[in-house]
Amino acid sequence: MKQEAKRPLVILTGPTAVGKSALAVALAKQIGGEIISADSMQVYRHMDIGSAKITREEMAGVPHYLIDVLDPTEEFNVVVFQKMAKEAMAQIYERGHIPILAGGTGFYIQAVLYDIDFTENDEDTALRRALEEEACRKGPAVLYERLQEVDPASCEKIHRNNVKRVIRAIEFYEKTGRPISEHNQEQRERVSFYNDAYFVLEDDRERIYQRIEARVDLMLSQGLVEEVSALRKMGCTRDMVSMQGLGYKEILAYLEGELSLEEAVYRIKRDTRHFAKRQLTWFRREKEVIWVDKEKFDQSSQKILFFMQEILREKDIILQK
RNA sequence: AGGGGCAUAGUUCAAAGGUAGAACAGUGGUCUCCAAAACCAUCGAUGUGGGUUCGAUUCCUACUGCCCCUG
Repeated sequence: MKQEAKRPLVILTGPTAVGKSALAVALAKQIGGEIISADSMQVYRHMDIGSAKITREEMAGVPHYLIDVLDPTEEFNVVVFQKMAKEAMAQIYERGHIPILAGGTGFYIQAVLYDIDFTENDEDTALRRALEEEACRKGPAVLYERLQEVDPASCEKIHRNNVKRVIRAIEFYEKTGRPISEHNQEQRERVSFYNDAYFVLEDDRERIYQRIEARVDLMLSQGLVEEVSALRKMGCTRDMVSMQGLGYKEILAYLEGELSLEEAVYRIKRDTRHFAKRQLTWFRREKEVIWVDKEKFDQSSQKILFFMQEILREKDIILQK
């Protein structure tokens, strides 16, 4: 059977606060694209300020998917994201448009781009919760030793302190009878499922950090505390995925009287800087990325857009002129 | 102006007449179902000039800077 041509996919990512959202809208307008948000917090309703969610006006008529589709009490993870993103893409293709995956969560982008297989597990999380509890009670070393018996290869890769990963590896083994190390090895060999252009927007580190600080200050003046306070009244608690977002967990702690506002703000800024750094580390590891350094384009989005379009033509993602 | 105190990493704080520790920041990395999460690694300092001493960053001294008190 003849292999069908790969479908086009534009990815636009980069560290938090570099200016992805605005650029994505501008690009979408020029190439007839529609935007799928690859962001673990903007999916949630009522979480606008802290997630730096794009506004209606900023969308400028460009369709956006995966924004405001879940309640903060609902669970969200890569698998859910992958499913929703694929659905959105199907719709976009049907209309003959180009999907633009825009957002800062590298893991989510990876899941879509390589069409990573997560289906070996059902959605039952009882085992995971039991393991978590066990780790709490008996200490993490016990679980690590158990993993050593069933999947020594994973033990070599996973640090013993990384309880989350150890638990996941055990869970995977228990549910499938195979070591996760084997599964990961297979998945790693995957190549892109699409005819894609993977843009990573970058800027001078110091500049990114300054923008982060300014943005956090802005969030506060826009009413971040009130937003979190309202979420709290809606019944949001810190164990929810949504409340682990930067800005949310700290303000929640402040509202519970555990932190001063000053300390909370300090932590939000610090942890957001750390986050931006980790994002960059992630993208450096991705092989096929196209780095777009704002400094090299004189901070001009016009120049950046021009450059991106050229690449898209080369790759036949948009028509040659 | 007089008296006292303090000067150690980017910051906050340890220690010591012989190898100066930590936390946080910074930097690099891991990641295939909590990823705005979790985890790992790593760079980096005794204010300046004299003196005592085998050896001073530590003791003495002058200078400089900062803080407190008195006027």
